[in-house]
Amino acid sequence: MSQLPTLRQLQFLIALSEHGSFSRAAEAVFVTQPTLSAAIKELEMTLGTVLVERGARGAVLTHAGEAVLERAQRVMAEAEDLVIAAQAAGEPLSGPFRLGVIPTIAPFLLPKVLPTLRIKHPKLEVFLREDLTERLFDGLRERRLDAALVALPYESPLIETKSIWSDEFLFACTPDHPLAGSKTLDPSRLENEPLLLLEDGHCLRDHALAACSTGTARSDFAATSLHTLVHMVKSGLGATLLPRMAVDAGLVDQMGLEVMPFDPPVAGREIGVAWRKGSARAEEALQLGEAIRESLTGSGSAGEATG
Amino acid sequence: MSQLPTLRQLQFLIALSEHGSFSRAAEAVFVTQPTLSAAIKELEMTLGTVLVERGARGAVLTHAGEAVLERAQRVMAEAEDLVIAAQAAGEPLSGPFRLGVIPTIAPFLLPKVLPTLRIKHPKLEVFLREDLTERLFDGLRERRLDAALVALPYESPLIETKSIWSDEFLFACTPDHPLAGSKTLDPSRLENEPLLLLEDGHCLRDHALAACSTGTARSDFAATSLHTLVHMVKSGLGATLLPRMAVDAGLVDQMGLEVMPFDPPVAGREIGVAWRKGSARAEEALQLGEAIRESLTGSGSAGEATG
DNA sequence: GCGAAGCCATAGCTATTATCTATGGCATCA
DNA sequence: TGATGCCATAGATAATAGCTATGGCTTCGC
Repeated sequence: MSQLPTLRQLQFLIALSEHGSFSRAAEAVFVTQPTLSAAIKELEMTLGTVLVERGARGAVLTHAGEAVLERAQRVMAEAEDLVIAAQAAGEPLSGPFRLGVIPTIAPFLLPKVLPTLRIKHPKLEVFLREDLTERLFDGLRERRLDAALVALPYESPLIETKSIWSDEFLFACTPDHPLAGSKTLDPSRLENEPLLLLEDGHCLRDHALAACSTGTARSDFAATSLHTLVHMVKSGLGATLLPRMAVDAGLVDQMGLEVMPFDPPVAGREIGVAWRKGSARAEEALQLGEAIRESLTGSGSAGEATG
Repeated sequence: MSQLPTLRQLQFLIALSEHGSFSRAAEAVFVTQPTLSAAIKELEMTLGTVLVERGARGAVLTHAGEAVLERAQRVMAEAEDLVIAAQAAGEPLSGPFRLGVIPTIAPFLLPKVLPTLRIKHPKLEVFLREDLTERLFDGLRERRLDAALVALPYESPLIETKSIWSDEFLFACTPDHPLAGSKTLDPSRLENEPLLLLEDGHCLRDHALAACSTGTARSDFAATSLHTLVHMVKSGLGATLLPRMAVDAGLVDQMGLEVMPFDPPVAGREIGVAWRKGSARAEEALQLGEAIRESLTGSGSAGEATG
């Protein structure tokens, strides 16, 4: 087998391509120009190909250089992943962990979960980012996030998910609403009932609509958050569906609204954890999901994971 | 950023996992046991994790070790690919090249193409493997092949293809066949005509059936090669479709068979080149396809690529 | 039990090589 | 036509990858 290049050499090549000059690239990787020069030469030697065109005004990669660069970047990324995976495997749920959460989960789940997490995994440093599912998934794919808490199902390429919690939908309306007063509610009674929902982009909107296929969304009003949504309900603009998690967290306390569950089979959404396929922290993402489930069960809320 | 491990260290770890003992692994990579021992220790140091459980009867990877191993293998494979890609980019179409060809193409295309290829790319060493499409694609995926010549369309995961040639189908029958004697043939006249075809697994069988949707395959007889197929036609067992490439190569010479083209739009199959997605020699596979197309055009045969 | 054998770790030395400083040649540009 | 900026080369040095020799620790077989 032919001799392999060094990760160091690949790193140098990447720096060279980024800075377009031996001297500046050398500076960027904290070595002197002759060092980088020699390393690139050595790399060209082991590969048997000229990778760089040296000119008086800097260096440009040859065609072969571009081809090697592309793969070098992959190799380096994989190697860095390996380091992260090793640390994660050696001591799971420790160190910085970038977690994305959708806005219809974050304000209700996190206050309950983070304190427990802090106690159980004191070395874990959770960096939170709140955003819509698709943007969180972009973050996972681009390695800006390690995991995300989202509502399932939500298919997306290169993303893997695992459900950790079932979040039941509750019907919320003003006391003078025709459906007010009942203990439980049959979804069919929502027929032609105009529902207030979150604005487009929030997956809760779609899941709520899917949960009661008979209901229709009011197209003239949409809320930007669950908090504004309940205020709109209170002002008499219509009824809505709320996740039990939000209600349990006190979303409608002292609002004077009627809140009632649906008849079984209960409609709802799955809350799950998501990670990039092949991520170095995939295992940790699963463990985090498990930890969150446990912390929810421990504090005695409703819900049960399915898969 | 944390320090990266060395490719050498990863190679040692892989050897260690394969041999289950420091001493034997060291032997396998041609270093002494203390060298490998120190390297693994250094690797554990940079990763901050114990990767190996040392016992009196050998060494076993820890959980973290297994996780790292998996990624180490990926990194090494990528690095080796980089070397190959560099050589390929530096001097395309040179060195050993493992080419798969399906049986209905190989005997007719290769005698025409290989001599030209040898002249145009004298440093290229083509290693041929003849097999059915699916097995060739397996070979591509498992990196046992660099490219394959197959009939398209043929979808398969992780495989990319490019058409290089159109191979028209011709109708072949005995002189006493009802359809014998015509200059060209309308496909609809094959209705209820029992056709002799290759046995299952040959894509030519499927493509021929697709080409004349009206014809039906004789289910009691199937041939194992185009040569036996024409002999079966000659013995009066039925008519068949043959690729023009095979006819041009003399498949039915001195057989006393009638061979006629179809009316336009002419039915046929696309011959193309296939390679593994992301292969280090993807570019060369394309160039090889181009070279084959040129060599076919140069020798003045029929056909034209579409894309 | 008690050597023998096998395994890994350590110590000390050596060869290699990665890197540095100093310098030279060669373009480009004011 | 210097001045400037760029890369290559030379020589010295520090870092390290590798080797030999050896020791401690199990695990067998007797």
